[in-house]
Amino acid sequence: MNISEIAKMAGVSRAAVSRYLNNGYLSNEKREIIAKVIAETGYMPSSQAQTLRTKRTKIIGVIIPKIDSDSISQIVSGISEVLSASGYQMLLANTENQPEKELDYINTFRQNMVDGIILLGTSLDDAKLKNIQELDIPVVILGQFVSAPSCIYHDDYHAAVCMTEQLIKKGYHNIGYIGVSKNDTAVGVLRQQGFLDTMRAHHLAVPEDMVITGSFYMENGYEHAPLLLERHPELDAILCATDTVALGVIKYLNEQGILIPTQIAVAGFGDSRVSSILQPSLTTIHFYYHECGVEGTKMLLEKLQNPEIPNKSIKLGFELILNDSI
Amino acid sequence: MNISEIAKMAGVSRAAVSRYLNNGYLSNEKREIIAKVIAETGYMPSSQAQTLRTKRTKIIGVIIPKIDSDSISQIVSGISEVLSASGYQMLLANTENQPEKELDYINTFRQNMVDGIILLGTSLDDAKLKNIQELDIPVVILGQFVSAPSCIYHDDYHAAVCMTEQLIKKGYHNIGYIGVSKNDTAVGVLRQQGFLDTMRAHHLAVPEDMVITGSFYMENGYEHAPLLLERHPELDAILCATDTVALGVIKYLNEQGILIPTQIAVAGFGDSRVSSILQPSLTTIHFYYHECGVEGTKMLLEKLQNPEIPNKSIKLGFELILNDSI
DNA sequence: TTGTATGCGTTATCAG
DNA sequence: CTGATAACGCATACAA
Repeated sequence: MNISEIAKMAGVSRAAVSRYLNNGYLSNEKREIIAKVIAETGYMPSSQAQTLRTKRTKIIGVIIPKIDSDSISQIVSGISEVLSASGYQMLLANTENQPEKELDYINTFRQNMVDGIILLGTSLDDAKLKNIQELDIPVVILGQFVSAPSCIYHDDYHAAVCMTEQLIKKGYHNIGYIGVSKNDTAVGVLRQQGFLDTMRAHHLAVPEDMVITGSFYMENGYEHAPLLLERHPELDAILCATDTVALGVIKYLNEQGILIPTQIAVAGFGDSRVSSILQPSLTTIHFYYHECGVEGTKMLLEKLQNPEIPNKSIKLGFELILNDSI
Repeated sequence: MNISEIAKMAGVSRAAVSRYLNNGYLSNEKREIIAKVIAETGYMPSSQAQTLRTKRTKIIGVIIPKIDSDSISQIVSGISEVLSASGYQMLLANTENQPEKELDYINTFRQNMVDGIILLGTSLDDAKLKNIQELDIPVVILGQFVSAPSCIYHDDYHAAVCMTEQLIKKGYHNIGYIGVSKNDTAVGVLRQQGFLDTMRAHHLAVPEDMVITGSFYMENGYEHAPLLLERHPELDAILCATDTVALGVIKYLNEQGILIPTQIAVAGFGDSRVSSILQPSLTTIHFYYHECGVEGTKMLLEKLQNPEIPNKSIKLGFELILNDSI
C-alpha cells in the first residue's frame, strides 16, 4: 500500500495525496475523498521514503552508559516524555559502561538515522568532543559540563561542598570518601573536589588513603567500606559519590552490626528512591534528573527548529535531603 | 557523500561499490581501491535508502510501560545487550503507563521503521492481541502469557503460592494483600490468585476487604497499609504484589514505629536491588528479568532469520529470597 | 567479473 | 489549486 495506490483509488494524483499528508494546498472535495480512502485502507506513509526525500527521520538518538540505574532511568524518562509529545521517536543506545562505545554509536547515528543526539556523558576527552563538534546534527550533552555543544549538568561541586559542610556541622571530623572513576568529571572529580576543598577549608585532615575510588556499583561501597575502616578505625563518617555506592556501605555496616549513624555516619548523592525508606533513612543530595532529561530534550528540539541558536549550558541546582544516616 | 561519488572517485560503477558493501562478486583490485576511497572519505551508506530497497531496517521496536522501574530496566538491559551484539538498534517507546498507547506505538512501528517488536505487556485484551496478530512483522511479548505470538513470562502464580506457603509456615495466618490492577494478568491477577488459592487450601480466611488493589507505585503500599491495618487490627502480615509496593508499606510501618516482622511481616515480589539492604531485609521472589530480556530478544531474532518458526511460549522459574521481613 | 538500467515510496519543482 | 516529473541513495536483474 503506497501513495500511488491511494492516489489511484481516490482518483487523484500522487502529489495530491502527498499534499493531503503534509497539509498543502488542496480543495476540500479532494481532501475528503483522500481522507476516506486512507481511512479505509489504513495506509501509512513509509517513513524511510520520507526520510530519503526530506533528510529528516524524526528520530533522536540517546546514548546512555547503562539503563538499570535510578538516576539514568529518570533522565531517560524525562527525555522520552518530551520526545513523544513532539512526535519524535527515541533510538536508545546502551554503551554498557564502555565509554569507547560512545563513539561507535555516534558514528552509527551519524549522517543517517537520527536528527539529533542526546549523550549522557561519562568520560568526555578532547578527542571525543572534537568528534562530536564535527557532526552535522545537533548534540546535547547531559550530566557533564562541556564548553563545546550545549549541555545540562548538575552542580556537583557545590552539592559536595554542601554535604560536607553539613557533616562537619554535625560534628563529624574524620570523614572517609568512596568515589568513582576520575574519567567522569562530574561524579568522579567534582564531587570529590568539593569534599576535599571543604575539609581543607575547615582545617580537617584527609590523608590520601582515606579516599578510595571504585566503580559505580554497590560492590564499590560494599568492598571498600571495610578497607577504609581497617585503615582508619577513627573514622566517624563515610561520604559516597553516589547513593548506590552508599547502599553498598550500608549493607556492609548492617552485616557487621555497626550502627548508623552512631558509630559511622553515611551519606550519598542522588536521592535514589529508596533513600527515604532505609532505616535509618539516607542523607543525600537531590539532583533534578527528570528535569535534566526534559530540558535537555527541549534544548535539542529547539536547535532542530533553528540550527542557528547558539550553544547553551545550563547548570541545575540541588537540594540537601537531610535524613537520619548522619 | 553517496555511493555515486564513491564510485566516481574509485573509477568504478555504483554497482561495484554496492557489491563491495554487500560482499558481492568483485575483483580484488577493485575491492582494494574501493576500500581505500571509503576509508579516506569516511563514507557510510544511507540506511534509509538501503531500507527503501531491502525492506529491512535492522531496528527493533521495544514498547515498555515505564522506564524508571527496577524490573523493567533489567529487562531492557537484557534486550539491549543481545540487540547490540547482533548489530541491531533499539527504538524505545514508553507508554508512560497508558496501555492504550501501546497500539499507537505498534502502529507507528508498523509496516515502517522496525523489523520486529518486543512488547513488555501490561494489559493485553483480545482486540489488542488481534491487532498484533495481523502485523506483518514478528512480535514477542514479555512478562505475560499469551497464546498468540511468542512470549516469555514468569511463573507468577506459583511464585505467589510459594511465598504464601512460606508465610503460613512461619506462623502468619492473618495475611492482608495489596495488589495491582487486574488489567495486568501476570502481576495483577495471577499473583493474587496464587495467594488466595493457597490461603483457601490452608483453610485460612481472607475477607474481601483484606485485599486491596492499587497502582504500581510506592504510594499504593504507603496509602493502603494504614487502611488495611485499620480494617483488620489482627493482621500479622502484608503481602504485596511488587517490591515497590512493599517499599511503600515498609515506609509507613517505619514511620509509625511498627516493628517488622515482629508486629507485622512484609513480603513482596521482584527482588529489587534494595531488598537485601533494607533493615530488616525484604523477603521476596527473584524473577529472571535480565534473562527474560535476553531470551525474548534471541527469540525475536530467530524469527527474523526464519519467519516459519512456530510460536513458542517460555515460562521462566523463580526463586524465593528468604530474608528477615517475615 | 563488471556496468547499465530500473524501481523502492516519497516530496518538491514547475508548468498549467 | 492540480498533476506530471524529477530527484533522494541504494540494490539488483539483466546484459555484456
